Amino acid sequence: MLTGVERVVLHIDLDQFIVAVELLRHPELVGKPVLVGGSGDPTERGVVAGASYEARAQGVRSGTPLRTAAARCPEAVFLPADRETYLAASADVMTALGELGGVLEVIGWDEAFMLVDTEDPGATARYIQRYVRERTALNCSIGIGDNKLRAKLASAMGKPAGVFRLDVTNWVEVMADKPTDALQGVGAKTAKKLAARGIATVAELARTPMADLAGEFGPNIGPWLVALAHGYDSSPVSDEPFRARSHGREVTFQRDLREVEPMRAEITRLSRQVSEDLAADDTLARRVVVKVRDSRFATHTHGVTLAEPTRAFEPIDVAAQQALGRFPLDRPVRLLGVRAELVRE
DNA sequence: TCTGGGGTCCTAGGACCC
DNA sequence: TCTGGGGTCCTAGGACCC
Repeated sequence: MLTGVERVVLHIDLDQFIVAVELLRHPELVGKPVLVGGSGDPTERGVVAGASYEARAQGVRSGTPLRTAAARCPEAVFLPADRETYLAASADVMTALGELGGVLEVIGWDEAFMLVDTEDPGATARYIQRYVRERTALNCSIGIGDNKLRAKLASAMGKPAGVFRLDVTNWVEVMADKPTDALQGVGAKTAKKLAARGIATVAELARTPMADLAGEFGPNIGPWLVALAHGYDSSPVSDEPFRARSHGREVTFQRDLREVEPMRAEITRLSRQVSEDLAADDTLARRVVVKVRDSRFATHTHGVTLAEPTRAFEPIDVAAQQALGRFPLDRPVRLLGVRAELVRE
């Protein structure tokens, strides 16, 4: 039978990426509950960045506080997060994907979209999985869709190491009864607001008149939520090189800071790191924003626009100290951050 | 459960301009 | 002398994602 060539969007998503990279150098941990995050000490402040499937079975996932993880999964092996190693592994994966010829859009350490023309999307996906495994020893799941939204939802349904297709033909069957936060773009807050209106499932959201949501969610986001529930997404797969809009550094203290002097010293340290990040990215800051989270977890920001764009440490530190001075600092401080907003273009 | 660190995008409200 | 309306920019906050 002649089927012809069709254009599909693939979403390629590495399986338990951070843990998988760690298992390559700790093969003795394969099959065990492994948790990666923070300094690797579960008594410290921090959250799980990567959880093996064995640990997930115990109710621990990415974002779980390390202390909670240790309580739920006492036999887990805790490892410190090692950003540089994951970045290098990610670069290997994306290089391999780039050799395959589709339009490749990298959207994170461990995921990418690829636009391909193929007679057999399933076979193409299987081929990509084998290629990535041979090149990097890492497994991935692949979603096949008729747009990015559907492809991305599909890859999660293929896990682990599988392929799943989600398009206009099976959208309703697959998605209708799922909770609204199964859609990416709908998080906990939005799901709760929708639930308060009696909208719990994707099907219920899909049949909500767009105008009903414009008041609470805004004239753009309200209608967009309804479109999501239909699986609509017109955003293109783009291989334009990624240009960051900001670079920042932040730190959560193991013990809250109460004195201003150590806060000023931390802001200086963070400003220096940001300045180095700007140099590494060959880019300039136009504005510096300081973030303060207090002991009650209330988070606020203040910013200072620079007199002229720069990547030099001194003016960034001066601006950040000035921004810090605008906070009352009347409670112990849990987190400080410095972020540079970059000159566009 | 006591909540990281890296980001992106959207919105509301005020300033400012014509 | 009690004051319109539209456009745009800036700032802080919020929601979301991995």
